[in-house]
Amino acid sequence: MRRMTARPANAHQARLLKLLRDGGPNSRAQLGDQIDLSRSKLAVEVDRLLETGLVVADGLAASRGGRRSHNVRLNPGLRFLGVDIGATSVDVAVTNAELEILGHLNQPMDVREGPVAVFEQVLSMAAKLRVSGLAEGFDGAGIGVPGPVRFPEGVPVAPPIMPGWDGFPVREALSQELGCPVMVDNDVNLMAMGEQHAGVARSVGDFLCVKIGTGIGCGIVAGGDVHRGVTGSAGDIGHIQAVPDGRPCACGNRGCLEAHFSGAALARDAVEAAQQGLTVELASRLEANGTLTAVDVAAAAAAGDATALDLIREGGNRVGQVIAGLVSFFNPGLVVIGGGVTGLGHNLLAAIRTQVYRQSLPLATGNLPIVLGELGPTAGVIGAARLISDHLFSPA
Amino acid sequence: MRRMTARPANAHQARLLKLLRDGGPNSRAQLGDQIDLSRSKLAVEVDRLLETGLVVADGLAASRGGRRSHNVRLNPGLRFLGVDIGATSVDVAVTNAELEILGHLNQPMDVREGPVAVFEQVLSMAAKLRVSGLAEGFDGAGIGVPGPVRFPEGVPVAPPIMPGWDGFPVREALSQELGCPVMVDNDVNLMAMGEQHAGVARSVGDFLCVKIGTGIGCGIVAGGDVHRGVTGSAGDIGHIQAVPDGRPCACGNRGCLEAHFSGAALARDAVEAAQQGLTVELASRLEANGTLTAVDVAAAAAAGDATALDLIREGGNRVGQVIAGLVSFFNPGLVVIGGGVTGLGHNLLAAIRTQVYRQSLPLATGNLPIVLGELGPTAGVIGAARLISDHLFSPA
DNA sequence: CAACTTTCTCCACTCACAGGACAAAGGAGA
DNA sequence: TCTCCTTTGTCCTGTGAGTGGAGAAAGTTG
Repeated sequence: MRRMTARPANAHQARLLKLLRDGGPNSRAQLGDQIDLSRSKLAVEVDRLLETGLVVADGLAASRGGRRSHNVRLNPGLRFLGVDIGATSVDVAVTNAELEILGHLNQPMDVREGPVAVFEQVLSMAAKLRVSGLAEGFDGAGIGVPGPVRFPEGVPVAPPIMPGWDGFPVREALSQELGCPVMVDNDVNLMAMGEQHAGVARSVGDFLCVKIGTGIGCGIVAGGDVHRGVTGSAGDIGHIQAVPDGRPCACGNRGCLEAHFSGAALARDAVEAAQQGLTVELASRLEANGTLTAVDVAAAAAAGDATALDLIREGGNRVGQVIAGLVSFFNPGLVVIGGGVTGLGHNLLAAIRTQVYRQSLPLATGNLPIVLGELGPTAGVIGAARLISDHLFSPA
Repeated sequence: MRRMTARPANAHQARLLKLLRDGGPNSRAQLGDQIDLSRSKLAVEVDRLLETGLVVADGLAASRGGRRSHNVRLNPGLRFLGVDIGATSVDVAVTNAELEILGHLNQPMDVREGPVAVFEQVLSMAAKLRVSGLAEGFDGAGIGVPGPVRFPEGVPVAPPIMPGWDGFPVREALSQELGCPVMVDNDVNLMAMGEQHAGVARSVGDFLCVKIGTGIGCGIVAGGDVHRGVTGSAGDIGHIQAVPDGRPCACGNRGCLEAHFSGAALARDAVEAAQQGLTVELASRLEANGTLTAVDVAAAAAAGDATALDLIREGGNRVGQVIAGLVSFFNPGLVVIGGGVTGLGHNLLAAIRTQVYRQSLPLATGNLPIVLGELGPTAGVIGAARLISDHLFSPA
């Protein structure tokens, strides 16, 4: 199949494409109710979209008491690739133009191996999805990396946990390999966009999305748009001081949030506790696997292990304290907690909520839901697909 | 003089009005260079603006090598009122449509006396400016209050330091009294808008404006627009925890930033130090005036008093620590420090800078100026005038 | 005084868009 | 089955937005 190259010619067409993406197949009449255009003008624009091939006819809809309408929908052959590169694993998914996931792969990987090795793996995963019949090529790809990105160019800048990527032209390189347009963003921002598109943050204009994985980051959505900051490092809350004169952090300071709570810190603390003989539960798991992760801590807590519970609570308190400050500052309408450690579930959430509701002003917390993300590991790839579709569904 | 009631009829006219406001009198030709419109269309819109009276002819400009151009400018008779209500004083100013201050009054006042008493004072100050020949009436007014505001309605909500104002219809009441459109906002947001319009933040799209007066607040500008949060309480950083288990705060928590550093906290600490005999300088001032303010501390520090210097440094460290967190989170392109305590000047700034540059990530601080506000006490009233002019210079 | 520049106005043409008339297609009751 | 009503989609015309060029008006420079 030949790939689509067309782009919307004007703002109306862009609007229509996004309505069809977010609302599925629809008739001209119903589209007219959602857009400020006359029936005649709308028909013209729809016809033009049909000519480009971005949109196709989709049969007759059921009658609503009169003549049946001719539905249109986004070309069902369109394929987006969503890539979410984490610190220790990579997710690759294929979606259709409505951003529904058609296939999804996840593989462990070390981002420190550098862009060349990682891209090799990403491309082979993409190829696997392609030969499985889900796609014959891609119309666009979005990719998230665990560090700051100079957004317009799609280039990582000074990423602490992936030094080899500094300045690597991710967008350009991937675009050449895949032969389609590519957009690059921070993985946390993509998670926020994912939850905004299809998760708990639907229809919320101002929210924070805190991702607790190997590290900690925060996606900021203000007025419906992601706030990236002047150098693309906005949301980098892992190195906010959480404990005065606290633990030394890899960044050179002391007491950083990340040094006290994150997937990595939690695992380290769990091993320590097990070795000190504080917890049989964790000790036996340590003996069995040779190492511990957040998953072990979650399981131990679920089994009633007091030490594991304490670790989670203490961590939640730290994160909650920082989030409380951010809530006072930003006054969001929603806080989403996501990332690898969401397996810690309700215990973590409870600790965070306690801190935020206690420390922030009532006006800011009065009607502030603090919830777990809904999409889990798919948030990132959905956000990636959303990123590229937002780009392609805008006038050229 | 009859007041203007016209508003721009479309986005082009709005754009032109703002160009004339920010750039002063100008010719059609030069306006055409700054706006994406053909000469002919532009001429039509300018003519329509001339008809409304918002814009007037302003004679011939000097030749630029050819025919001399007919300048136009905003009607020089337009008058905006800018009101900045602080915790302990009120500023009222009159500006022209180009937001130049024509007259400015400042009076002490206690905001806790409630809206009725305060408005009486504001109106009498406005009347004083009016009879002095600066204005015969106002075309619009902007007003800042020291607390959260439900922006669309112009109503303060749950303001901690001015409980009597909760729910008072400031916008409606003042609009009735003055007989002109009124917009209401948080005083810190207006300070940010002031510095953005005419101060250090010109041409910066993302910045923070920290106002340290009786309390502490932070104006947030993202993508050129003020971020107010979902309940209008964004930027309320005075109650972020700065010291774990620190001093008790009026809000009920402990260790809030405001409890450790602000105009009020600094004065209290200075009195304490004087009474403990730690500083001759401050003690003699205390004896002379019966009380101490931030101004006394600044003077003592300037005179070389070590205790005063310590107070300033310690306070700057506290604020700096909080700002460091906000910088990591928001990644601004500029941080402006303003408010009553800017008299503390370079000592304060040095302490803040030290903390931010040490604690935030290099990528976020690499090219981040941290400077004092340029406009001093006029920032608020200029911001207020800017607020109402932005409103009136938008299509109705 | 001639040649060149810049500014401003006028006019013709194109395109975007609204809104109404009308045809096509269906439903529901008599 | 027929009639009336509803909904959908198309066609056509009128209006206003906007461009671009021609040319007049007003300067400067040599």
